[in-house]
Amino acid sequence: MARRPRDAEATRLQILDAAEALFAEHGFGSTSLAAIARQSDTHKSLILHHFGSKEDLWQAVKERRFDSFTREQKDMFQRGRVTLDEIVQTTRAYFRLLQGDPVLVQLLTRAELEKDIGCSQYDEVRLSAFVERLRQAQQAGILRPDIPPAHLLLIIVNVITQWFEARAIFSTWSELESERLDDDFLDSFIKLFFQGARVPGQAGAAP
Amino acid sequence: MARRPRDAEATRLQILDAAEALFAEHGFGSTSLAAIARQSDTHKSLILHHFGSKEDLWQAVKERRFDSFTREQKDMFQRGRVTLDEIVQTTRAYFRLLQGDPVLVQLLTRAELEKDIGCSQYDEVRLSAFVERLRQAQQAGILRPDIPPAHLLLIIVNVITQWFEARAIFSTWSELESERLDDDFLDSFIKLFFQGARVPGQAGAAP
DNA sequence: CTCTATATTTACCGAACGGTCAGTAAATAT
DNA sequence: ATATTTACTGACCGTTCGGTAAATATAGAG
Repeated sequence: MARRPRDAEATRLQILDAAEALFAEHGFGSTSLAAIARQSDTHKSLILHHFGSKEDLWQAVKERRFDSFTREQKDMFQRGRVTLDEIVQTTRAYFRLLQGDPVLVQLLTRAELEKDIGCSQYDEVRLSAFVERLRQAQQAGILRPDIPPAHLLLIIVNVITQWFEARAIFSTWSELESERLDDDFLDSFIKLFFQGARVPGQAGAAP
Repeated sequence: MARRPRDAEATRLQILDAAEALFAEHGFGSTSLAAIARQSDTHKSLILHHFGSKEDLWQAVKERRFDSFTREQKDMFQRGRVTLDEIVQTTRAYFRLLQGDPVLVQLLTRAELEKDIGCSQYDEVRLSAFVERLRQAQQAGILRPDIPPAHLLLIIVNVITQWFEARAIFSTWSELESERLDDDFLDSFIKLFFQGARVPGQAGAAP
């Protein structure tokens, strides 16, 4: 059998790519080293040579992805001035980011389920810039000041994250038939987030 | 060694309970029949005798839990009149339900990750009653009519679900230090959902 | 009391698991 | 030219995997 070209970096990448796809799709426990070797067109021993153990490989997969995710998001969250419109645009950008990267969503979910502590540090780093901008928007009188900015952030992030986590499930609902499934929901959420669900001036005690 | 009492139903229950806990905590692939036998104080062969296969056991675990979850929720969503306050109460009740049942949240998440189609049918059944009440609230002029009721529902459910899915992660944030972590967030969300994030009468084009 | 159905137990299976290891070959340093 | 390092290979290890078959015990029906 023809030998692999001797290129450690390329091999590591092939393995990481294959492992990421399989771990995201089937989960850690349901993914075997043999399957990763097959998909990456390498060898089981090569995986262990480069990454030490299956557990360490999983860690490496998460780190690579969350690193780049964190970087992208810090950039995204720091762009623009502090105006209502810019905040809407940032929300849209976050939506687009997850929309275009289903594997990332799966990986995030699996990391959450494992209560991966390292993951929580990433989260604080990547989101703190947005929290800060929301706080500034409150000080500028653009957003209501009586909700902690971290809560505002979490409402945005939670709605969007859960939308893509569970999309496969409610995309079959008859209620939601639409060719703009994602976009319609995003528009609804933005409308609601900034303007609220109540009919203005309507009777009824403020909840 | 003392023999088990010959009680099929009790044995099935013991196995289901143990399997539910382990599957929720570690996932399907990372849970072995041996571990389930150990935790349920039965035998591996008993599991296969009563449930056929590991896959079938996982299915049985999900069905049992989602069945009762669906029933509870249909009740919850049909109670009360159609008023703003009742809708707030229902939202709070849903929050309390997930708050009191971390295993359920984990199980739901894992079912989502597997794109379990059966799970989506449960979802449509359990949530349709709430969608209907939201629609009535719109017709009664209580909620704004220009957002599809299914979207309103999904915003509520997504925020709450994701809050408990990822709680372990952002509960460590310095931003959120609080002894009423859950309750504070719920209050913020309800405020925002019904009143919006914008300062009323503020300049800036509606998004 | 006996028979029967089946819950429970033990023993066992082949396959697949994660991981080790000795050996080969290519690049790099000396 | 030679020594050292290291990417790579394939054979191999002990364990655990999900699942099967047969033996055993027991509750309930006749």
